[in-house]
Amino acid sequence: MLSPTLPSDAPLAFASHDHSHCLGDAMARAEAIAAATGARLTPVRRRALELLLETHRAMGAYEVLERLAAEGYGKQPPVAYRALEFLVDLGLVHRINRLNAFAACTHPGQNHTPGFLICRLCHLVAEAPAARARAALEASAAESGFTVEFASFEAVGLCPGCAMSGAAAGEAQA
Amino acid sequence: MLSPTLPSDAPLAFASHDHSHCLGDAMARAEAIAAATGARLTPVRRRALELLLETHRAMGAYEVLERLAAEGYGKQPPVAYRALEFLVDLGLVHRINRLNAFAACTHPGQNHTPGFLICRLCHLVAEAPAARARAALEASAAESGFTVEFASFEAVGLCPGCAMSGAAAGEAQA
DNA sequence: TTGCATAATGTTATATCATAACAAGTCAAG
DNA sequence: CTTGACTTGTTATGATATAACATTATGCAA
Repeated sequence: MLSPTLPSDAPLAFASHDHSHCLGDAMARAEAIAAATGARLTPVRRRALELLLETHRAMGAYEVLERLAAEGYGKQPPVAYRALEFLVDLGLVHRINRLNAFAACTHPGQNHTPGFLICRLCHLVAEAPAARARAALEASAAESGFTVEFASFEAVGLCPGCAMSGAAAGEAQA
Repeated sequence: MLSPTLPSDAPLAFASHDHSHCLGDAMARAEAIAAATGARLTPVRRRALELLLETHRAMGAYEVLERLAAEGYGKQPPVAYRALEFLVDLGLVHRINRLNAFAACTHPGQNHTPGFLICRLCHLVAEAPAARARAALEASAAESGFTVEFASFEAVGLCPGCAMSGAAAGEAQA
């Protein structure tokens, strides 16, 4: 479980935490989810997930591909795109449209509506609960008769760490 | 002004309206905004905006380029990307990340936080007010110390028209 | 009016992101 | 052990986006 000082759905990325635990935990949950749905978490797919879990950043498909290729897997784009698509379908990875990139889900299994908080300085990406934002958007949409089936929430700004050093450094851009 | 039966910030795209008026109105506001900021709404830029205003859909940069090139403007990608960037910077056009495409702003000048409602059948894009959604996301972000500077809200679903015909047609996909 | 500085437009070339189509290997069910 | 579904790999191409530079237009000061 998470640190008792944080709510269970708080964004992990910006908080200090036992990352090896966080990683192992996520892998375990991934295994469980894959098993439950009958999907096969093969070596490439597992490795792609591990790569994304190693950082709390978003990685481009070609960045993932490079790492996979270096470890002996296929060297062509579909190798990465297919693994990522599989993981996204299973809800283990999210696609960050704004970045054309992918980030491991930090709350897999939990039925969540993620909002992504993207730090423009350190490029860390955290997931914040966005259920309220979704409800608000749905209400707004409903007023014009629109039915929301899928919604994405992406914010760019400063994480706590960079806000502090940024203030100190006179707000330099990345 | 808009039809008196709609709130002034209601999504236009899905409502029947006098589109030539809507277009002329938007162009007039664009002129005003450009003049006010000292920015030059040159022929290519103006034409690019008109093209986007002609539909309530999002257009890819290359689609815009094709139209511009056909009218005697430059034939290379930067021509379209630059005009679009200019319009985005002025707040006259929004970029829809999910679609890698651009849509004319239907409420230029108004200081708004737009949420985009993208119909997956007819591809119409409407802007819904998303101030509440933004407030909710900001609150959620603040809990982890993250400062939101820019937020995007994009929803995919069914517009009123397609919801009706879709229901009749047994929910066929686009 | 001329001449300068700035901004806008256009070009070529290249970078980056993504998928179609097909061949070959894997694996569990019958 | 064979069949059928799936997975992995390939080649080739498509789609989106930007860097770098030449040329032309514009606004403004002298």
